Amino acid sequence: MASFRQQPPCSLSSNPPEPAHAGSPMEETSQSELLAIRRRKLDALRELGIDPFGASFETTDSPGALRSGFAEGKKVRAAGRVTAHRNMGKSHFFDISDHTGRIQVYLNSKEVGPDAMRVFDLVDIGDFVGVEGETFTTKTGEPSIKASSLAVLSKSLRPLPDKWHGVTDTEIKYRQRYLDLVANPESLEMFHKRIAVVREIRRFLENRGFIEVETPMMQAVPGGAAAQPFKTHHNALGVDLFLRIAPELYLKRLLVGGFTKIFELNRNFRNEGISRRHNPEFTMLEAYWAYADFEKMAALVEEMVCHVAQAVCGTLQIEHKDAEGNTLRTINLARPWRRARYEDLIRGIVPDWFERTPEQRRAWCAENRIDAGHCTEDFEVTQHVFEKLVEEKTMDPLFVTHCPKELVPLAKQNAADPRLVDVYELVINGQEISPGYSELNDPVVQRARLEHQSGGETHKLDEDFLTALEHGMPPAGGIGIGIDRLVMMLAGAESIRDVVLFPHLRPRPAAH
RNA sequence: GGGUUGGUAGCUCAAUGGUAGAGCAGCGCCCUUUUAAGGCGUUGGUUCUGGGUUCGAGUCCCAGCCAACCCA
Repeated sequence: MASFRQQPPCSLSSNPPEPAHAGSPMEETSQSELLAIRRRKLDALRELGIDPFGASFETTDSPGALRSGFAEGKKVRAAGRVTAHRNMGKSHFFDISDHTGRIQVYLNSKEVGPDAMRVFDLVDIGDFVGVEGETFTTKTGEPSIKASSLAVLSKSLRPLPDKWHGVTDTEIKYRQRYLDLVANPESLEMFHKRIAVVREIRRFLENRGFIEVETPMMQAVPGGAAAQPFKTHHNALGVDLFLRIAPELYLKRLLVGGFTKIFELNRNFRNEGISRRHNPEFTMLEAYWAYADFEKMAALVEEMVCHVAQAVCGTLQIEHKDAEGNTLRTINLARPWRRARYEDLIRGIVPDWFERTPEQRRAWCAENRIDAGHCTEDFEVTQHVFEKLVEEKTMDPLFVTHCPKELVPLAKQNAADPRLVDVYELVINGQEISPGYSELNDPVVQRARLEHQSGGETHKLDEDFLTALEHGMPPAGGIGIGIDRLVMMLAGAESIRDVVLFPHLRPRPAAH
């Protein structure tokens, strides 16, 4: 854009002194030269007596609000990043943007005068500016602000990515998310959706009398799930601590302490693989409801997800589209959600599965190209078949009930069938989104299960938790919901990295 | 951890083993209602890194780094 030129040395001759290097040739625009040009403009602004990293600026409206609730002839003040510039000679149009959207600013060199134009000539795409002026609509119908004054609020020393193509390089998208947010509106929209999901979950639970609590993220004994923890160290205490893999055991202590409806919505950490569906830190909702059971929790989750979908997406029919806009799948969240017993779902694949011997089951897997080689126990073979042939193919919500107790060792045993536990596993979008339990509150059974799970390593036993249970925990329903996966489902993201602002990547030495 | 694909200008992308290009951004000029503004001109490269093959490598081979996807 021709107007974003450096101060021409001759035109400034009667004005404040030029920057020492303002007249240097600019025939190069490699990265270093692009940076040098902007630094020269920075110096030139200072020569004009302007602080390029200005002070506070009172605004009346955000760019997005000005545009969506546009009113003609209003005196306004707005600030934002310059994201586009169209120069018509003496008329300049530029957009200022923030997370709320963009608004066009019209600047006429005759009207604002030569001093303001000298400043404006030093403004680049990427700079933060504040404008004051009156709203009007242009010939082409664009809501605009006719600027009467312009303030440089922050000079950008690096060029923004291409405004039309945005950023496609995943390294930049994920490592420099701020550029993704500035350059790719669909990314910004994705995170607005995520923010709305989290907000609506809190609103829903609080409206039903649940209280949000905060429990330790650093734990001496990482419990509540089966996963590898991250290890850290407390210097003053001289003890190793672990980042939590789940808040469960602390939330249950709060049930012991008399809370009846609580939730925690925050990060868990698992020191395991990174993939399309796994980030080492992920956001989890856990909620506990005293005197309830897993059936009540299932109803709660069903209501909650529908509330969130309606509030965030405006519909219960969630469409997932590919890059070309073709619909990949539609997820129907309309209630009531399907419920099915675990064994019935397996029988739906292989009718006589449970009549077969373990060897015959493995043989079936081999014949049907289900790789069960890593499974050591027979129930794991069954579970693998479940994951591959039921879970991954289930798009609409499905509550899987009556799961075998081997799969969920911390849940309460079913009263009618001791092989089963009172839990549900909610599957949507081919992924397990949420488990719900009738929580185990028998301290003797709990101790036996935890001892078995720890494999005799007593340091992995959370004795303090067991002591708490011995003081008495009310029967309760509990749920967990993987928020990242829920957002993926609602927003149609194919990778968890697209719904986590700063996903973990392999650290890379800074390139600059 | 294994396999596949990719890494070229600030960004988005080209380039049979034979002089590394385009659009946008940048820089210079023209233009008083544009919106991917337009017109004319112009700059910009350690082709991810390190080896090798070749008269000659962005391109072929080997190793490494990073990423995406698939598998475990």
